[in-house]
Amino acid sequence: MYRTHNCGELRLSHVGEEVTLSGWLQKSRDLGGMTFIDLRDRYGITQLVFNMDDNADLCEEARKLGREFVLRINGIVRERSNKNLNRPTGEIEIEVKKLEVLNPSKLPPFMIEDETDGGDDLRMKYRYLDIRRNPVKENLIFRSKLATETRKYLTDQQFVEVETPVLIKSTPEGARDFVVPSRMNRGQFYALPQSPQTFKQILMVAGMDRYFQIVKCFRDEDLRADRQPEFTQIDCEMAFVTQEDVLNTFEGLTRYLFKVTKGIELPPFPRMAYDEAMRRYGSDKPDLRFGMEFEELNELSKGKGFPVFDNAELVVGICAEGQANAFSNKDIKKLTEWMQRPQIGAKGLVYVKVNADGTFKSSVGKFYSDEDLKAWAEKFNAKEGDLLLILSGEAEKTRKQLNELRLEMGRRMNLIKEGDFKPLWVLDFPLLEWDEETARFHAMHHPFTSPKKEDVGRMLDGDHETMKSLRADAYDLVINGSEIGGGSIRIHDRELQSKNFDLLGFTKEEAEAQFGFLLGAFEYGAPPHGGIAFGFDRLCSIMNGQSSIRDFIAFPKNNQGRDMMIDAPSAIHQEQFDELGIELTKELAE
RNA sequence: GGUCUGGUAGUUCAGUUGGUUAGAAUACCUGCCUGUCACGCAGGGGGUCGCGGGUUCGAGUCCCGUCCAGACCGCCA
Repeated sequence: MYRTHNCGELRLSHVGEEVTLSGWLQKSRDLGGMTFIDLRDRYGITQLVFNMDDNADLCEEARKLGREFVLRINGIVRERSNKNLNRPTGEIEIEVKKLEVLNPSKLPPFMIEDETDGGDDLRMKYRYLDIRRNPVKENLIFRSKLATETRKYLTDQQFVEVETPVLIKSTPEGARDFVVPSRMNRGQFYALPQSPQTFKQILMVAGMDRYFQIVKCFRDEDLRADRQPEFTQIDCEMAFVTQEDVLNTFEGLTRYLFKVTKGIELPPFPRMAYDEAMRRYGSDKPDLRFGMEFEELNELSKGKGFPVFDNAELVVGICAEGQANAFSNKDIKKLTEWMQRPQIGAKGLVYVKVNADGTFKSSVGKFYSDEDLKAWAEKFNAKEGDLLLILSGEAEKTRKQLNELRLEMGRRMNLIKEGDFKPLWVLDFPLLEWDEETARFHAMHHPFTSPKKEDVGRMLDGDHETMKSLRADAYDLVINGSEIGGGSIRIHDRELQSKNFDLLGFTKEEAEAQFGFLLGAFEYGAPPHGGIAFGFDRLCSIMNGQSSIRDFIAFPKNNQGRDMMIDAPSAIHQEQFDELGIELTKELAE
């Protein structure tokens, strides 16, 4: 027998019992006459004690053991004379009678401790050692719990988990596909799914009514701290539902998950239209953990002789409370330069400081009187000591830039409290998005998203502004400024779907070639349906206040999409190429 | 495709205007130590300063190139 107990469960009540434990040597403390060893497994740490007086040979043996040796010991649980109340097992120790090295270990390249000294690349290369550390281990356990509770909740709501294929068909819309060559169909390729979108809709036609799947999805795009090439979604679809039904079901799921895993009771989620989110926060995923909402100054700023504002489509700003004195001229200059970096691309930054005596100090003071600036301050409800930061330019771009500034100021002013969760439904997304590069519209969500009922009539007007103004029954769940889920009510009517493909510039033949199977299915009694997908990795990280999803994934990829542990991707053998009928280009073959 | 930051001992980092033999902490090894739990004390080993080129009497330090890692922009229906 390898163990009677684990390393986290022995207490005073076990004193006197003979036990067998197995685990890794976390650390040993050799005091000469006696040696202490911390034995670690997934469940905790238990102290072993060896004494020269009791058994000199065994004690000598214990002194020679190194870090991360795998041990099995047998001994008696004793009450400690010196208790360590920082540890759950700290009131007892094991007086070891038998010691066996199950496996020695090389010295690990970094410390297996909560605060490790290992850098990211080492940790990834030796991920099996990294996962022994509490923070990563706890994250993976959390993830498992979150998946279990998701299944429990959705299953209770009559959802059925159905697996959909991983080898599917490539479609040029959306993200780049990962592509898999077919040996049996030489010259042809599968694609890995970016999401099980079409399959879940077909399951609705098939009468499954409520489907979910915790499923891997693949997108061959550049990575970020919160973006991996393979990631996991909680993917769902429901038949005979309105948008309201979907929102309620998944608000219920989210609140349930927060309650059972974090003990947090979230209030009902507020809702905001896309347009409103853009106007008030310059973002379709506003972080509501702090205010600092946008105020527009077009009427109050134009016609006073300041050409930059006069010529701008939009003059808009935020009010940083109490920051007038915190920002010297030099700080403002630095902040302006930060805004002018190519990543943000603001032309400049106008500030107004509300002085204690009711006067104003501003970079545009020579164009605007104190009277003018007072009117601005009133628009923001600004008090003495507040700092207004104002941008101008083309409306869409300027809002985006001010969003970056708002988030930066929120961070600098420490307005974001740890453990604070602010969910938000963003509704009424645009149906279409103009793509400058290809000079055509593409679906903002995906091509099966239903336009809002009241907009269906306008769908074929054709002019640019009308197309832009079309709204969809599409929704995102945002928590703390991070998109954690998105979905829509789908088009279930063949006619409307064709119309939508027309808008997106698909010819009948293209639509048929790519999505013929779905369109065909829709001709056999497709029920009204809609759904949503949650980014599971991201949900894990947000719920734990972490910005990177990598430590919630057992074996993540690095920035370049490489798995540093197994060293993938890698070259393949010539025989494999031959079987597949594939050849590398000259440059790559060298 | 682009911007920025970094690469020095096993590890995390410091290293000033270019100037003797490149340091600290920690880990590791040896010895001492009977109540430690960040054990303590004494001693010791450990470096192609990412790689290549250049400037210079002299380069960890400056310049060019390149590789690697991370964050971000583009991209992610």
